[in-house]
Amino acid sequence: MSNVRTRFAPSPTGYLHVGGIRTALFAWLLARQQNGSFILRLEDTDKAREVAGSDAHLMKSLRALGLTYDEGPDIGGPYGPYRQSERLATYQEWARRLVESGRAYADPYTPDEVQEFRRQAQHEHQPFLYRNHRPTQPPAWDGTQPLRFKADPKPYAWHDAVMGDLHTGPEVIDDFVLIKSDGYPTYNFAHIVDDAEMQISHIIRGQEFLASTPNYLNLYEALDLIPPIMATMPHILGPDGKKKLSKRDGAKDVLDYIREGYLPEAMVNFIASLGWNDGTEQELFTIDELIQKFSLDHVQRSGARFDEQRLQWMNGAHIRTLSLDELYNRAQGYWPDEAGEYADAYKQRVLGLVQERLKYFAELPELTRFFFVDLPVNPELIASHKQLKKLDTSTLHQLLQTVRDVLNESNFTVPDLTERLNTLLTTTDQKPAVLFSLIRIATTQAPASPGLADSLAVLGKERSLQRIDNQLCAL
RNA sequence: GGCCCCUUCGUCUAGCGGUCCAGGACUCCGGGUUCUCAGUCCGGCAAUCGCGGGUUCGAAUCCCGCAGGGGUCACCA
Repeated sequence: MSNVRTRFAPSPTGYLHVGGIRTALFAWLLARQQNGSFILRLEDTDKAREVAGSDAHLMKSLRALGLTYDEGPDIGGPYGPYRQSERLATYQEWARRLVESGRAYADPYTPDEVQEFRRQAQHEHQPFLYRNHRPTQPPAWDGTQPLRFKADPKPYAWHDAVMGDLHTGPEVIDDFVLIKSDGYPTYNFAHIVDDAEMQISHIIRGQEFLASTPNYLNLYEALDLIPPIMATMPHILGPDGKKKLSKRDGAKDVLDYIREGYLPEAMVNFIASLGWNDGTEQELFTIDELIQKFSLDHVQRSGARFDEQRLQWMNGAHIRTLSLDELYNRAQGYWPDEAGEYADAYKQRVLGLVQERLKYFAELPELTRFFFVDLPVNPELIASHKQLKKLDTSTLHQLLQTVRDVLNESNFTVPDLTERLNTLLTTTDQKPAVLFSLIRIATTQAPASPGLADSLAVLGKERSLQRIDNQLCAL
């Protein structure tokens, strides 16, 4: 075990989308690579915004992607509890220390009064700074007022593992709230206390916290703490490429992707590739490769747009690397209803035929339904076929009857079928586009299917001939 | 408005002073794979590296301005 300890610290206010999960992923990769620990901490200090059940949903999402944590609310650990609402006494104690050292004071204003200060600042096109209104004789803190940090404004220069060297002037330092009037700590205070108590070595978080980092540095000083390594991730942008990806604008729950049959390793590969690369031309990575090759200093500083098309491609590519057994296991639950009765061996053969064209498992029913159920003859398939529609019915009938007679002699193995189909091409003097299309339509009644000989072999002789007979009757 | 961050093909990106009139991938377009859809293989379109100045023999790469985009300025995280 190294002393690398990273954490993912979401607030339970809803589901996790691709943007949120990436912060978790990078923290997880770093911990795994350095043989460290990855901690899940729930930041549930805002009762108003909390969404019931979202804590469980969050944990489920992490597990679904394989981002297992070593310490967390549901599994405990040496620095628990890992739910901030259960750590109130700790924050009180640290707050008390700041009060005693004169670095925290009770906020005497009403919310309306503070709001008025803010409006005034906005009116003057100035940034709002509470410390401009810092009371000279604040009342004793009795817990009913917000407790504010007494900041020590000064310039800061610090290093960010992703963004590089950063610096700001004293004008950004302010007296922010440590403890709210309801007794809960703010994020600004709680995360610093917890990261210290939990021995966190690297803070990996989104860009929205960049502006408040100098304030955190000021608080670290007041608490006599050494700040962890900071790594600021750029935002993932929505499809429009402007705003950061957000639930409001329809960002999908990562669990929805899993439900649609995206592979966890493909999701992880894709999410990692938004803003990270290993400096080579490699695009596809296994989880182990990501753990091995990940590095914060190869993380992009600019935002990346979420492109679902690329995700589909990547998922398909991962699907194609799976062994048939493995693929079969993963595809459980995605079969069309009609497949229920069929034997594993049959379904596995079907799966083998569609493996190279699957993009995600939810496509399985439309791709394979005809292997399990006899679809009604669809005249549209011939009527809309560019070659077949030119032929008259009796020609088609005659052609298909010939096919039926020949296939009746076949043992329906792929080599034998291939051989006979090829011979039919010459004996009927038809182009593949005509002959094979006709057979394919007759035997599948589907607009698309895997290769003809393969499909026929899997369907079997009896069923194939029966379907040809059905087509003959309909002609 | 103040402060901060960002800026290479439509998109994800490689690039860290010369090997780049910029490479890969997705998408798109053509062709092969004796039918379809997909996959796969081959080929193609596509960024004068946001703009303008410098530094240098030489800049996508360093410096300075400018512009555009984003973030932040909550008793939300």
